[in-house]
Amino acid sequence: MISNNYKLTKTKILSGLQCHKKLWYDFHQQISKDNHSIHIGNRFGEEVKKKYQVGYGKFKDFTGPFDSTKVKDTEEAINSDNINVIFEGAFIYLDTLIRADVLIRKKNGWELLEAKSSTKLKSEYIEDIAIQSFIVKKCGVNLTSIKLIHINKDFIYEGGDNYEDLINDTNDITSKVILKEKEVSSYIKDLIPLAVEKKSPNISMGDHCNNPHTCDYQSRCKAIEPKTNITSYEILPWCPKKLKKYCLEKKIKDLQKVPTDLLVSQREGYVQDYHKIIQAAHKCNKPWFSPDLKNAIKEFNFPYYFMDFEYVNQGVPIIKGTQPYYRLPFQWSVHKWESIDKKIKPSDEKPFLEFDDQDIERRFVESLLKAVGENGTIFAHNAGPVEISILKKLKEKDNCKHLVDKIDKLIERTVDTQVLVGENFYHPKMNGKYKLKEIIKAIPSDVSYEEKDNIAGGTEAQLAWFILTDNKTLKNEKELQKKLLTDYCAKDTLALYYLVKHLMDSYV
DNA sequence: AAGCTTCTTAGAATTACGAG
DNA sequence: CTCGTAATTCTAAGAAGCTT
Repeated sequence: MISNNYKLTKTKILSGLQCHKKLWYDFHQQISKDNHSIHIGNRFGEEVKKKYQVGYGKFKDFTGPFDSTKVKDTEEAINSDNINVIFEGAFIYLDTLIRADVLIRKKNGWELLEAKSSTKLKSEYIEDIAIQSFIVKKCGVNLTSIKLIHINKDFIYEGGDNYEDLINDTNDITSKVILKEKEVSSYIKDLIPLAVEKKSPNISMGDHCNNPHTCDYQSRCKAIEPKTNITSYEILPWCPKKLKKYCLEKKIKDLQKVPTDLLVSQREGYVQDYHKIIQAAHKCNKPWFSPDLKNAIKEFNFPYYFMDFEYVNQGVPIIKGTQPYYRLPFQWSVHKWESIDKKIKPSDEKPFLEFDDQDIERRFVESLLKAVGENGTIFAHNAGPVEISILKKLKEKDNCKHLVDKIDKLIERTVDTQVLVGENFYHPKMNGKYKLKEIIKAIPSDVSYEEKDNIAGGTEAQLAWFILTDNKTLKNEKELQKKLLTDYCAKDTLALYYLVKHLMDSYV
């Protein structure tokens, strides 16, 4: 018996398993944000489809928005005697719709394959796939095996659209999934009532907000959280689990109520006892400067350069010689501060912004080297994991080998301002965060990240790259995205200037 | 989505020690 | 000397939190 009506989907069930309130919002006031992982997934999905379109016989592709004919057509394909592969087949059971990425006909039944654009099996996938297999089976399909398809991290793109080795489809998870299938019907029974529930469930924020997926409704939940004047111990960066446990047991929320001698966490890039310093700064509501800051500043040499990269994790690499999730730099911005009495200005070299030139990495470094000249301190925020590690990877590239010495010199001149701040500065307005966007809120500047319709962070810069390398994107949209990227990256380097200037001014 | 780095934790390996 | 148990130390894998 086939039904064409449904209330739930697999995605909605997963929402509900994470948080009932999230699902309630999905039902009643849904927002769906575009993000770069969706683009990675889509591009990987394309390659998966290409792979199974050859060598298996006839296939049917039901890709596209759901409509009621798809359930019937899927069933026909299953019952046919000549269709061997089905993409995006639709199945409904217990008011729940699922779409199966790939179904392959086997001797006595079908194999279900689910494509994920990660590089390995993750525990949450089992639940995800169990929902599908449960429903597919209940629709009368004999599923004989279940596999996960994921990205092979070691794949190197050699050009010519050859992605054969990108796809890893050797991960058989049949038995793991079967164990979970039993629970699916109770998930559905629990979650369906939320579709007609008038009021949103009363659930306060917590770890579930970002686990396993970042929830897009957090601003709504935050708005109705009870307001307090106290600063929670939870703002402490790298707050140790032990401390969390202790505070939970003692019912402590206020950072000031945490015994100071328990704040013992140490971390590279942060001053000794930085948790104690944070606590003290919030207690007296005053910024903290280390006594060593003066010496640190003495090490800097004019001209100062402020440097920022944007990179993209491609997922499916499109540049020859690159790997999945390899950090492909596609933009830099540099501001130059000649000397203390001069004004800050953009680098003489035009900022770099390219997307899919096969020689993008060489062009990126060559122009960057010109922009930062030979002398002077280069500042970059969180430079270690981003700018410096990207430059180190570039050194290994054939088309950049001739620049190795110059890249090394650049790296030597680079100062990580996140470490500089971590070791020397804290302001209560930073609220326990050391990212540039938080620090800038605490110091005088005319940089604001709060403007509407802007690129607000690195993930959105990555999204822009995907939009710009998508051949379906219209020209106007491309121009807009380029402008947004240019503004965003320059904003970061300018913010960097205000940060360094503030640290210097505090000692004049 | 990944990388990076530390912190946590489960399990293995080692040690200690009394009993047979 | 071996065995069983318990306590301790070591190690490796995973999680957490921060970045793009």
